[in-house]
Amino acid sequence: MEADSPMGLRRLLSEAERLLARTGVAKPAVQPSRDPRFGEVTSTAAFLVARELKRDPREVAEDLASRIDLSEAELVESVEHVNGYLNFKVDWTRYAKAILDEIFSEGAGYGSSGIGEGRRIIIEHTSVNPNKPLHVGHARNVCLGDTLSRIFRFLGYEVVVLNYVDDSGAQMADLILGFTKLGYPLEPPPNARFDEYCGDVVYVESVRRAESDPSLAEERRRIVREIESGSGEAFRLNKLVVEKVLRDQLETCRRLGARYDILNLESAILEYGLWEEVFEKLRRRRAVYYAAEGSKAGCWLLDLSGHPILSREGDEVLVRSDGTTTYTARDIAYAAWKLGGTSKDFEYDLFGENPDGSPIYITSKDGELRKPIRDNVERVINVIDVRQKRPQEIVRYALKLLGLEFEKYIHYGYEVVALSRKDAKRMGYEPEPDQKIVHMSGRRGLYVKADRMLDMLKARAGEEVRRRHPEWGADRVEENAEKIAVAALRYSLIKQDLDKPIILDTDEMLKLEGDTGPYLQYTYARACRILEKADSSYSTQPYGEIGEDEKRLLRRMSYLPILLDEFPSNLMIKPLANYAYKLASEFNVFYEHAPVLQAEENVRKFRLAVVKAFTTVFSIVLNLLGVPLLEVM
RNA sequence: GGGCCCGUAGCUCAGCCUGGAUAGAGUACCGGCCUUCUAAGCCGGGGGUCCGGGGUUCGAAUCCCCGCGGGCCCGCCA
Repeated sequence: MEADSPMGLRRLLSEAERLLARTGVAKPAVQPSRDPRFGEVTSTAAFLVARELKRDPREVAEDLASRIDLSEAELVESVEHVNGYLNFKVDWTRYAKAILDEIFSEGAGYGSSGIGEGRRIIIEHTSVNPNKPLHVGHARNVCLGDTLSRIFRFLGYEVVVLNYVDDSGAQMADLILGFTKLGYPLEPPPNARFDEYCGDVVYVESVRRAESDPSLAEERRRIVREIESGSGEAFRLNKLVVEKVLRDQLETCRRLGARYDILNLESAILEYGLWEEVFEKLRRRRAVYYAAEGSKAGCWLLDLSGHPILSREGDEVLVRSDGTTTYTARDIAYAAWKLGGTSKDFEYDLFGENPDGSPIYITSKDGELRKPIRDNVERVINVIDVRQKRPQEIVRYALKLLGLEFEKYIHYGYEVVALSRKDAKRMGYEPEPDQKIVHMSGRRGLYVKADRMLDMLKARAGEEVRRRHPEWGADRVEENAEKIAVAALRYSLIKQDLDKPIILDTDEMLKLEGDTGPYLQYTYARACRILEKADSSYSTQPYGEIGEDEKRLLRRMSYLPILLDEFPSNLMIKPLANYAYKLASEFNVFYEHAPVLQAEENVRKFRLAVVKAFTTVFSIVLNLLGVPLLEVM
């Protein structure tokens, strides 16, 4: 076989398809079997043919099976027909070798088709207002966005990660009010982080006071205007506070394993006049209109009448009667920029560095750096929770009205993270009797901070690490516990369906057993220990009968390339998390039932190859999921 | 009122996009397995009207329609 063609499951699938095609079947309909009893791959072609010819599927299957010529088959050993299904069984000695050889020849690139070479993807995620620390809901956003970015990169895409920082909204004014009028010092209390101090204390208190004190509310409005004006005490103070909070927030993101390329400040969109340019285009295209009368008199509105669904709810205000722009307006300008729909591009300053050494840029009025990213963009993916679905659709429709490639603009929506009754009560909130979940709220200070969650997980993991490795020093314990905590949180936030809210139950999450990130890490560590204790000689040539546990593992490993091939079209992360769990689970069964180091030499060499292939495949998967690898646990 | 989403084991969820053979995990509960590669593991057990009803199909948890229950969105907030 040719060295650069697939050798595992994909080769088997195409071989089965070819065999069927030679019998004259139009649609071979070959798929991996759901049960090994049905062979390795199965075809339902007989059902399709039977429908056409109005015959019994079982007869058709029998007929097809008898006409399949296996004389030139490489992997397929026999074809059986059962109840209309065609089950292909393989020569496992050759198939196992083919799977292992493919893994070893591809190495760390196993599973990547390289389909993204020369293509660029823009991913925006995180985008937390810089007035508070990240809570666990934000962490879901970060982990999803970062995982998308990891997978695309693995497939060869150039990925540009953006983080949108809304540094000029009313939420900033609330915070600044606390510093200027309520007497809060700029320095947080000892041992407190600045973002937590801002979010937990100053912001919450400021919101509460402004609700009951009209003069403070008036001062807050004044601060909003001053921040947007681009000068004055509030503007300067805000700039300072934004940067401090942002640096703390990014520390949390770094802890979670996320990386960024560009931080886009909302104020830059104003400073660069992006909105004015986009507004002018919208006017020329008659996509917006001025309301002379009615409840929206004095406003500029986006005409939604051409949209099948949005039109039912009335047009969208972009410019208020006082001349200020709405959030939607600025979001449209930003989205247009992403798609190359503005003539101006940002300039940047260096803000910091990712753990991999790559730079993080931040937009700046008189920046010295340029980073043109808008050419040759295949897709723009925006990770934003589902509550923004309608606003995002409005933005997308505006892009269409602007004549931009709105099909490329994708809202990657996901459900929120909410508190369980138990956790809400712990935080001093009293749920209604029939209330099952409690939504987090930054304004009320009702949220579980991402760092706090990580710290709890780390403390729990630390207990286990100390118990298992009493000889380890504090540093090593801490380092391991941190990685375990990150694995636990990341995995729990990405393994679940995007369409389902995650109800945070901290007690459950602190159990580091079962379908969890630490289970994956533990499995990897077990495999590493075998390799560490073994001599280095292994062989992909099976010896004797291959056990069912080995077959299951090999089957699963051979499936990764197919799984990743599907990713660019469905953007689903969950199947990969699911895959990781199943692969780990199958390795553990193998581990318990098939001794490696104790086995007779020829068997040992083959099993070592299986273990080595497993660590190769599994480390790829864990890296894609952002689950830190631990060689000892 | 309009739009979107969810409903599968006591609990938390896979499977649904792309229909396929006896519907799977974790957890909880009960019972086994550490002189042999790490027990954060493995093995066994009980536990199901796949929300209900129609339809399409050789075949429906999966696709379509109608209900029921729950969540979210629909501001000159961001």
